[in-house]
Amino acid sequence: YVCNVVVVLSIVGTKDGTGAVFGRPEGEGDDRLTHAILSEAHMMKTPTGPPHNDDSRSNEDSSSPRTQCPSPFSNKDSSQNRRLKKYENDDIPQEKVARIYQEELAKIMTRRVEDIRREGFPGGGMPPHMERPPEDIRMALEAYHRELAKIQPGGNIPNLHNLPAMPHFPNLLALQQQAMQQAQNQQMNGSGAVQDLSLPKDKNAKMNGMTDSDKDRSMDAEEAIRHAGSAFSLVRPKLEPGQQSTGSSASSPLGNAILPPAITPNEDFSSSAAASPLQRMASITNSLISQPSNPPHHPPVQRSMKAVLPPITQQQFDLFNNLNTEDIVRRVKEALSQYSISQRLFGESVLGLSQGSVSDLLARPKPWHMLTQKGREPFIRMKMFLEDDNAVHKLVASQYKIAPEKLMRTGNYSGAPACPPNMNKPMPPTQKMISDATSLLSKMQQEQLLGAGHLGHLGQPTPLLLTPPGFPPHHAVTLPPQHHDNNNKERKPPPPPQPHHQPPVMRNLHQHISPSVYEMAALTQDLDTQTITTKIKEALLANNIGQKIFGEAVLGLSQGSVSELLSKPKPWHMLSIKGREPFIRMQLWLSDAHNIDRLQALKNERREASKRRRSSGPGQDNSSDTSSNDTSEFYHSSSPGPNTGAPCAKKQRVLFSEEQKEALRLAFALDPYPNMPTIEFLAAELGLSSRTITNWFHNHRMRLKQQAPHGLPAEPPARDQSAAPFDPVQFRLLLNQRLLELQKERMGLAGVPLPYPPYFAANSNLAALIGRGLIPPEDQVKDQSGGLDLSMPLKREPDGDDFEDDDVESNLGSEDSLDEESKTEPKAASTPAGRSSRRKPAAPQWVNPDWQDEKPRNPDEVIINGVCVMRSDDFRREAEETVRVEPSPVARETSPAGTPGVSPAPATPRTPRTPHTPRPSHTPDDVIPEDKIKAETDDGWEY
DNA sequence: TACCAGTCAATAGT
DNA sequence: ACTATTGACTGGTA
Repeated sequence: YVCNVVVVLSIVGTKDGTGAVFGRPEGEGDDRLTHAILSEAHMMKTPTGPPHNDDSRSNEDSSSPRTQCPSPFSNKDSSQNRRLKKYENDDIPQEKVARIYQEELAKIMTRRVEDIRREGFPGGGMPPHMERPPEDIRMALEAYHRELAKIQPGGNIPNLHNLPAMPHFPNLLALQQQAMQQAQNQQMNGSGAVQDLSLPKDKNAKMNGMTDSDKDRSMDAEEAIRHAGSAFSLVRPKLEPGQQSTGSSASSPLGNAILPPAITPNEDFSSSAAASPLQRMASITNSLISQPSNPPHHPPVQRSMKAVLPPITQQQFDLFNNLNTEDIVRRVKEALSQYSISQRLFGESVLGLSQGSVSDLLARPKPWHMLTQKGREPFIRMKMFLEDDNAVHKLVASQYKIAPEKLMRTGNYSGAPACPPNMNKPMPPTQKMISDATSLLSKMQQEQLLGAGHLGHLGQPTPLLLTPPGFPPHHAVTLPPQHHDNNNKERKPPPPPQPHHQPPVMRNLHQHISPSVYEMAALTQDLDTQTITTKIKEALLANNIGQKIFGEAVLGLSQGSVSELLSKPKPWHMLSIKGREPFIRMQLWLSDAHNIDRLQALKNERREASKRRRSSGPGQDNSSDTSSNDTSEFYHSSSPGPNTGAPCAKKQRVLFSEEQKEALRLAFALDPYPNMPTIEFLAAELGLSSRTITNWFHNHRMRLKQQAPHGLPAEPPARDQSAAPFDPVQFRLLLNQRLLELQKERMGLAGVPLPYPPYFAANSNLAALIGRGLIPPEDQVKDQSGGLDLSMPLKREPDGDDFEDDDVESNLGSEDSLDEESKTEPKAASTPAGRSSRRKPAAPQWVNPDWQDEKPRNPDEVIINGVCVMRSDDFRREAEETVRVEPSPVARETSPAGTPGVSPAPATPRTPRTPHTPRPSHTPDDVIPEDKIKAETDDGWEY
């Protein structure tokens, strides 16, 4: 079994490159500036240790308006402030500043190279490569990067390619790398000039500097593993020693364990893919994991960006004198899609073009003969990219912040025959290894884990184990890493009162974390997500393990996310690589013999921790706890700044009233893709912000789509061009109707007359008025919320089969109104009159094995999103009649001014939105299986 | 700029 | 103490 999995493929790591010289003018920089920069670099050092991993990040953030919540206690602040001060240099022209930075950087790099050369690093004992540049240098580099980013977000600086505002500084990094490589690499071939995929991103720089070297340095297999995470650990949030004790840390131990072979329960995983993907995956894994110190660095190539990318040589042009651009593009798209490589990364790294250009190129490749010499370049580069087997790996590596070197080191394994465990490798004996590929995977994970588990204080995993009832412990993989734990720690506690959603740090971490998992996700052809989640659920249930702990320890996700994942797993092919990760982790977890034990242990640990805390007294333990307090602290804290406190306080979620929801649903039915005016209208009408409305629509579309897989509901929020533009009047009418309905239902069901049917009366009244065109909507009474009186909170009935959300859809498509009507009525009929049926009670959706079979439905068969079956005609008619009365503001935009009464909406041409294919390429997302469509037709609604 | 995917995290419900 | 729901975000694409 294992053998199958094992990979024999070896990925050859050498990339060639020309050691281009990136020489930059020694330029004389402005001393003042230089000083400032360097000194800042020093300051960057955090008191506690290495620079925050998120340093650069926060930095970038600083440029954005977000720094509202100055957390008094976050150490970040200080640095941030410092940075801000930096702007003192504003008086200097940006270009100049940029140039200075670059020059300084170049100088440093050059020096570095020279040093290296001088010292010579024949590859003696220590890996010569990657010598960590002195801290100073590293910091200086960081500072440069940072500053450059600030200065030229737009990339107006001549020599530099556009720097994405964020963390990428490919060019600089490339430079940096180049310098090093130059020194180190002896082998280079001048060919591959073009692609330089290795450019790491900002963070990588750090990693390269430290991580890698660290790793290499220690390098004995074990060490490697232990520190393996190094790369990752660096990135990891630093925990204060004290904090660790908090239960969470426990997770780390979970990480390492190796299991017996057998990777997957599903054939897919192993067998089917045996040939390519898996093998490749394994090889990648191998390369990722094992690598001891060899510097195998790929060639020095390194050109980084556009400006830096070396022009294509005549030879190359000659070589490719007639490329099939279409084909190239197709293949490139496949590759990008399969590995989830962003266009931006690809463009900047490989083509030297911006994301937009890449998009354009990939979407509409011109035929070769139509291209100019210059226009052909990108295609040549793409061609070369395609021909370079390592290119993808490098890109992936950089994408996930894996030091490219790691990916590159492959040769080693090549020879290893499959079955026989590559044990010979420098594998870490640490654990009993199973065998080859599998083990490799596990190792990787361990690596990650360990790394993650900062210090693995909890190192020792837990022994005993009960195999979860439902499944056999076969599969040999290791527990998926759980670095997130750390994250959690970080995030929950008090640290950063960053008002934002997620502390940037976390996000970054995420990214750095699981290369192998990503690889697997990218290379795995198919995985039965449903089966996996089912097993997981069984296991958790049987062992009384909560989603929260599982999510944090195993998946690195929050409880809510886990809940969604488990209850509504999307089919594999619908998932992007990122979205697949959790499933891979689950799969790995399932194959971990000690999975449950570990969690159980963790659980106990946490329990005790909290107990301890509690008993220890409210005194100061404070924060550590997973929740609460932040808020309370706030209130109590005498923090003077009223503003300070408020913003940071837990943000309160907007809660829609039943009426508002109903209104939104209705609006959605009328038009799932409302335009701005409509959104604004709704916002005003419902007393919500536009942003909120937008979010709701988006969430609703996505969520509807999610349930689609089960065969019934959800219609694809396909954009229907023919649909009538959103008509406020109609909306109001329908809404009133709907609310009335609800009212009745409620009363009927409950048998409890509402004491005051406020909106009822009010609205119906309104409706009547509006209907008659007596009152311009604007004049209508608006409650505080600003629009229809929807404020009255209705309690929703707990009725069993209630139909929630999506029920409202129906067709209001104007043009086809007639047809629709006929269609709709015959509910079950073949017509896809988009009605959503009441959602089945709560059929465990995750159990629908059918998804895989679903077929994309013909795009043309768009379901019209109408509002129920209501004789739309009648209403429409009414609406039409009243159109003239339309509220001017909204109406103007929404309806063709000239043709008020014309029902069939002369439809404002709506931007056709081509269903775009989700990352995982093969799956067009807006597609819905036919059967589902039909199913939907029926519904109990009647308007 | 508008939209999609994935998530988080506050809430609601058991 | 959990799980489910859901408004809001971040990052990526066309």
